[in-house]
Amino acid sequence: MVKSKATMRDVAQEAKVSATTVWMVIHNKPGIPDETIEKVQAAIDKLSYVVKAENNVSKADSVGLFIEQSSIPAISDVFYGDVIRGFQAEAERFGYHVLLSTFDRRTQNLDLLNSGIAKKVVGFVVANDGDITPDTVIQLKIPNVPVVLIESYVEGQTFPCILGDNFMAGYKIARHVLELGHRRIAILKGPAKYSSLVDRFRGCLAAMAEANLLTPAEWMPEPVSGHPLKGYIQMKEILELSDRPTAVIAISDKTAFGAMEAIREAGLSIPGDIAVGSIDNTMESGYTRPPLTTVHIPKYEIGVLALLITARLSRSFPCHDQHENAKCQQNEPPPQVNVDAKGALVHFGVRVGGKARDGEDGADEREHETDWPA
Amino acid sequence: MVKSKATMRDVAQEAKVSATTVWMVIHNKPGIPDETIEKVQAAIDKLSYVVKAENNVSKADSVGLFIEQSSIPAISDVFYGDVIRGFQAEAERFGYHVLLSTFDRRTQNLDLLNSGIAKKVVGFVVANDGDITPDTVIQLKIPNVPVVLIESYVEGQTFPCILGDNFMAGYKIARHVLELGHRRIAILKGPAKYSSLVDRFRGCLAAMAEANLLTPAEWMPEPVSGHPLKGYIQMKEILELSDRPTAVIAISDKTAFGAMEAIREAGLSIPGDIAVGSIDNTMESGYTRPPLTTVHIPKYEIGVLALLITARLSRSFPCHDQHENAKCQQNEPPPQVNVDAKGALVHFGVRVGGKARDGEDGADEREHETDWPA
DNA sequence: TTCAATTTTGTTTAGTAAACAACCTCAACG
DNA sequence: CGTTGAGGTTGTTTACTAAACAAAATTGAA
Repeated sequence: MVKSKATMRDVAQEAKVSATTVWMVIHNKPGIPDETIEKVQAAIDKLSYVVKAENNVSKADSVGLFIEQSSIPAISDVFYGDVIRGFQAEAERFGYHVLLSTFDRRTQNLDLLNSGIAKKVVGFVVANDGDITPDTVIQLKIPNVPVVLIESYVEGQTFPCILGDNFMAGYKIARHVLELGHRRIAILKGPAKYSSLVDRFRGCLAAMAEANLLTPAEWMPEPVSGHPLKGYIQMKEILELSDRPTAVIAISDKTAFGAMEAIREAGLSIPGDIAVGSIDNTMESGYTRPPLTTVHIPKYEIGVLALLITARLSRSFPCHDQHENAKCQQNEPPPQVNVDAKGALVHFGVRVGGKARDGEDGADEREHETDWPA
Repeated sequence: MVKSKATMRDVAQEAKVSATTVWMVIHNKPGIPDETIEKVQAAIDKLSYVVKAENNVSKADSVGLFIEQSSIPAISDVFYGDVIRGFQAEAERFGYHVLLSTFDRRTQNLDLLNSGIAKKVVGFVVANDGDITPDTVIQLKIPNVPVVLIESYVEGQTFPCILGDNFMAGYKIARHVLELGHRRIAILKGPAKYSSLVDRFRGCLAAMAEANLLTPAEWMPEPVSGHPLKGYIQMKEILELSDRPTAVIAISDKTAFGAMEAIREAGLSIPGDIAVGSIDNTMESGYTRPPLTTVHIPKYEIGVLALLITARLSRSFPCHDQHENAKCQQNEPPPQVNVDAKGALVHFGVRVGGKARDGEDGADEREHETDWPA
């Protein structure tokens, strides 16, 4: 009698264990000695039992990660690429799935995600480029599902958010440029809607003020809106002035790339005529000529923390004590994790990514290894 | 035959369950139906079995929390009191014990803690007052035991640290004072060794710079070292000037209290003659006359995060997936959690604790409820 | 009186039986 | 011809345990 297909119980019988044990082996549950595992594996092979297609994939909890459309391809984007890597790695550690989803302002596709699978989603993370408005974010508020922001905060609102220490980053790069002896320093700001870029700018101002310098307005040109290479335009503006700075601080690596383009185009040398410093320490910044001096923002770690905090705020957060944990997930209206955590930002430290020799804008000591393990 | 004392196995027999089950009932382990629990309880009562004294207390992992001697009584200290509350509450959630320990520079009692119980300690948190030097902190580095700093960071070193968003706090209070119309603003700095106070000061500078103001040096007096009421002394210095400011920003609530004392002593009114603003939003700040306008630092949440991050970095961190978790704790040299997490700071957002009416330094809307649940 | 052997007591590991739930099957019924 | 529902598979979870283990208490011989 040839049974069409072996079942879990057949395997159990063959291996002389219970069906439960077979199930546990298949699902890599702990508490099974290698010996037993081998026995079961052998039985599975012998009966050529095929594990049922993993419909259980959808069993794990998920965290939603929203990225605004404009920043796609975000996965390859220099900044969010690292963030997403960290986020995903940490999610795996927790056994969460990451539902990466782009957000389109026009179609307001938030609802889709919400209604469709929200039951399984234990938290949302919004990687904001500044274009996701407070109103949009507020829409996401679902009872008991925390919403965490990355690299942005909403004034007056009370979302937990994870950010680099942008203020300090701005301070550091300005300080670095000042220590090279520069006094005539321009700053290329970013659009006001990106709170992180505004903070960086303020950090620069603080360092300047500490050195008793007030930068004239024409050395801090406003960014043109909608243009993809803002840094280039802003730098051109500055180069047209009769009174030129000897150094320029770009608010992001991308801005710096544009600015360097403009400087080179004007036939000036970097850093001989105009030195350039910026913030981000993206991969690319190591490959410009000369390598860009840039303050490191720990993007990977931002991703890790974003998940960690989201998990902490979610009701399914694993506590140490199994008992407590069980309680969290079941009876009590669980330790009311607060969706409204008031203005909790999470920052990371900053460091100057490249050690520039005096008057030279070289960048070595760049570190791209992650600080936190996968 | 009267046995002198009932044992767990006797109870098991009486209740017609296994010893394991009795043990689980006693230790509140999950997965036992009420019915069985009652049965066991009845048996325990009947045989008047007494549960062995909880020597298992010391079984749980611990996290060390170091506070510098000078800040004791830290438990009642306005700032660290809240931090410790949050820390302790979160530790409980995780099933950790908190080993609160004061640190005495003279006796270097770190070693005591290290050798004594280090095996059970899964992490150290140092609530730094600025007097714990980098060297001291470096001593704490034990392989695989993470060290996390609270409200301080070590330049050039790579400890993870949890801080309030001091830069932003400074910016906010300065901004607030500026928006009240003040232009002649003094700033009472803190000692340079407290990195958090330095950051607050820089935040103030940024706001001033944005308003195109450079504060003269005599309005930013250095703090006298070693004096318990620095704010009072600094304010006196300013009041002796012929050219007085119309507002003063104190770097901490404590500084503000001293300053207010000095102002009152000079027969001037607050905020009529000189307005006062500060940072911390400690409990006391609500009870001065007039109530102090002060920027909230989420102290409780800092404590919570400090524990959370410490736990995350420790090898005993509970992962979601039981299997992964088991792995973490046993075989593999676990996911090398990085003691050297490079310059990871964790900041919290800030908000102005009191909404001052124009020209008035009243403070309402003060919120002392914790944002995160216990 | 000391120290190794033994027992007693509490704790952990590695399982299982039985209940459960989700899906499938197939026959009976409108 | 579709639908419905009883009964059977199959995978999953709950509630529980035997046996091994460890730590402390006890014994007992040197």
